[in-house]
Amino acid sequence: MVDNDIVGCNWIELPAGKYRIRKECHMSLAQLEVDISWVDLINHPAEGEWQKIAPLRVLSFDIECAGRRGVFPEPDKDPVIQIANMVLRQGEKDPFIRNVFTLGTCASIVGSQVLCFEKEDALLRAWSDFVRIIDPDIITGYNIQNFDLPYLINRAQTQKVHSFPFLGRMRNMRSVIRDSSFQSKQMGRRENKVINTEGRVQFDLLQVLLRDYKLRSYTLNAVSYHFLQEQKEDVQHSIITDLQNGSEQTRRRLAVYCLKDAYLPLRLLEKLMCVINYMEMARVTGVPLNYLLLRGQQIKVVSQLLRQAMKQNLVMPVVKSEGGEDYTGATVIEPVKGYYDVPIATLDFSSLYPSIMMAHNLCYTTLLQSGAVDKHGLNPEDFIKTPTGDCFVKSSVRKGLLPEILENLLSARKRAKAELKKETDPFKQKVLDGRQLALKVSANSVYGFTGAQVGKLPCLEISQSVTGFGRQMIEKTKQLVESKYTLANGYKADAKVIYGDTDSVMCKLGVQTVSETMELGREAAEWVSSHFTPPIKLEFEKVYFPYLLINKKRYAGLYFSSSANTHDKMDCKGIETVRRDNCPLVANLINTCLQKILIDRDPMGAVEHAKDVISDLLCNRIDISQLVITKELTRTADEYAGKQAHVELAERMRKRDPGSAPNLGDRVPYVIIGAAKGVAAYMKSEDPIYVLENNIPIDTRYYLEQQLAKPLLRIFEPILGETKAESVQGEHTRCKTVLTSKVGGLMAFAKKRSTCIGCKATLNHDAIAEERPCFCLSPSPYSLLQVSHLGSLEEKFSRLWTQCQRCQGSLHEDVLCTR
DNA sequence: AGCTAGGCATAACGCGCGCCATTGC
DNA sequence: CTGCACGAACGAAGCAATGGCGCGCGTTATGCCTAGCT
Repeated sequence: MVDNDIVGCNWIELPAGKYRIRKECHMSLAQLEVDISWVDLINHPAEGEWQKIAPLRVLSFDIECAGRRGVFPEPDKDPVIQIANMVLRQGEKDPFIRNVFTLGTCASIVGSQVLCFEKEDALLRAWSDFVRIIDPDIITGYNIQNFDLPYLINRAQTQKVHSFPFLGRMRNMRSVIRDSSFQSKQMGRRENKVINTEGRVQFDLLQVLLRDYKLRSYTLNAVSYHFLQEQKEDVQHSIITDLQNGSEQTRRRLAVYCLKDAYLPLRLLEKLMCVINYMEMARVTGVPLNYLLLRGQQIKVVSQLLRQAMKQNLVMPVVKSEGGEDYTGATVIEPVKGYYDVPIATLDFSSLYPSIMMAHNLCYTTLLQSGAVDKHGLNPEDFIKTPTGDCFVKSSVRKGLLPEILENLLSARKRAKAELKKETDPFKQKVLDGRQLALKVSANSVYGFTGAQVGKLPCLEISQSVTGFGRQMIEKTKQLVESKYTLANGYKADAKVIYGDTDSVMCKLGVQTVSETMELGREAAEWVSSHFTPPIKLEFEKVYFPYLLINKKRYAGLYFSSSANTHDKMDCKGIETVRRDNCPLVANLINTCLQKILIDRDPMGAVEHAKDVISDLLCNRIDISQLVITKELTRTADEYAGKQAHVELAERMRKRDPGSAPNLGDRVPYVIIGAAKGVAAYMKSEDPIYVLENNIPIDTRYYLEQQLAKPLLRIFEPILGETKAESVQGEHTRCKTVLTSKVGGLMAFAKKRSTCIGCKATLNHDAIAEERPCFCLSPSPYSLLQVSHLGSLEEKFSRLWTQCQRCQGSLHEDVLCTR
């Protein structure tokens, strides 16, 4: 063992020789044996070319049970009717799926199967046999990890199907259910069930979506609508028994329903290119595929660090991690708020933190401990001092591991980008794009890893120095731009940095057209870059025109990048349109208003539209789905310090029905219902379904005053001016008082309000006797009177609608019309 | 005896603080 | 070899910032009672 003289406190060099792995490591390696074979296949293709591996077999399955969701039926009762259905995809036949899985594989639907047995134990036996026979590489479905698989294993246990829980590829390795809890700042706390299926990667689509996409709702229905613009039909568990006990036809219908639930995850997997992107990530970071769904960011960096350390014959030290105080992060330049009707250039440091670490050779192995300078008699030109006062040797003395990792990642990213440019096949383009994105993410999380104080190898000297350099650089950039681009230096106007966050500055350069701004922006970026150590580089990225700057981390603007003539998109950051904790009504309204203001340049039109929407709201013409607010349940009820609407509702729902209540980590949807004045908001939250079923009135005043008013004011004020914006508010208020008094008057007479199914307008009871109580085109408003039958009618309607949907051919399954 | 002002209690309101969810980079 | 009890270890990217909301606290408004004055 050689003491590492200059640097790297705990890093030791390993003399050549063979080493035995400690027993416990060996154990875990044995468990990972099959995963490692995956790594070999996926992670180490020959340089620069795609490796051909065997076609992947992907199994998607879903079960339906008549029991209440999540509640296991009593074991001694007659078997619940279950259908386990699966869709298997493999082979190379169907062009529809041809392009799904790359890396030399393609797949297609070759068979689908619905298992339907009289006896539950026979069903379970057949299912597990089926899995073993078709031998899938990847098992997918929706929430299979926490519901379907555990449910099946538990049922098998109850039904004494002893051959069942061997779902992996290792003989005699029993699949068991383990509870695990995963906590990270990124994802919050999640409680999961883990079932070992050695050699088969469980690729639960729900988990993928939770990690990669920020959605308002994660039900399969919402997700498939979001990505495929296609609804799935829900089968009420209450009617499953009837369908199963009915005729051939009804059973077939049930089977088709269920089959679709197995298809959807597959189609989503394909559309979102999950497998490809995850394989790219696994390749780049060198971790098994299933780690990407089961573990956090740290393991990826550790894996890369170990790879790099191995090359230099180093082993990684074990350090005790203890929580310390937070360190200072990045600077956000104080925004000069307002509406800018001139082009605003945005200059960005590309990969700021990775490039800082590379430029200054920041690494565990280059950090100089206090006193090391004297001890080793280093010359001042051998090391640098960071803004936080820490010292690191230059790469001429020793090159750090982290810069090397980052260099690999970024150069690989550059290669991927170059290949992307050469590639003509749009599908391969997407693959390469996924690859370069994965590399970027990996590069960024290296910095985060050094700052993770509850981690494997925290090193605040590095992370603090990185953010310190970053702070200096953004200040310097601002200063440079504002000092060069002035009237005095012969430019058209004094440039002004109006905003900046971490690695970007927004500059008002004073030129009037987008193309001039682009030109000047490019020049400025190049000039500023020359003041910094390579590979640090400031890049011109885009022009915003016009630009609405509301606050720190909150702005909107038209985004010009590819062309100076047409905008690429409307970019909204931090505003209600992109936030998930308000209702869609607010998001849509703000979005439309912004479009009218920024694209159509019609602020008064925006105001008119806002007024229309508000009057719709107050007249109850807004669909309830537009008023649903969702918030995540991030901890258990007793861990919350204060009272909150979604937490209180979750508790109330638990008392009502423990099976359907939201769990830890779920997003709780709710609406605010009417109540006496002065009642706190957390008392007024209610489950939207419950509201619909019981026809409970919505608190429209709350939605106007607490949801719409402030965001609207925020976007209108900078454009219309304070007084004008307030006058808009004034008109709204007048409008509101008139209308609410009307509604209030009605409510004094009737506690339950009737609403027209067609137009959702509130109906006066006297008016129902008239010929046309409301102004919609609904043919039979009198059906209102049969409120008690409404539920069954709606059910019939939804069934009919489903049939129609089928006849339209919007489903890929064969048409099932019982006419 | 009736009216009024003052004092006290309570409701109402505004404000600052901390918690929480969420986003930006 | 299996089952059980016990203990150790495992493992979790970062900070900056906004805005909504509950809650406590202080101030103000209101209402009621009573004493004093006419």
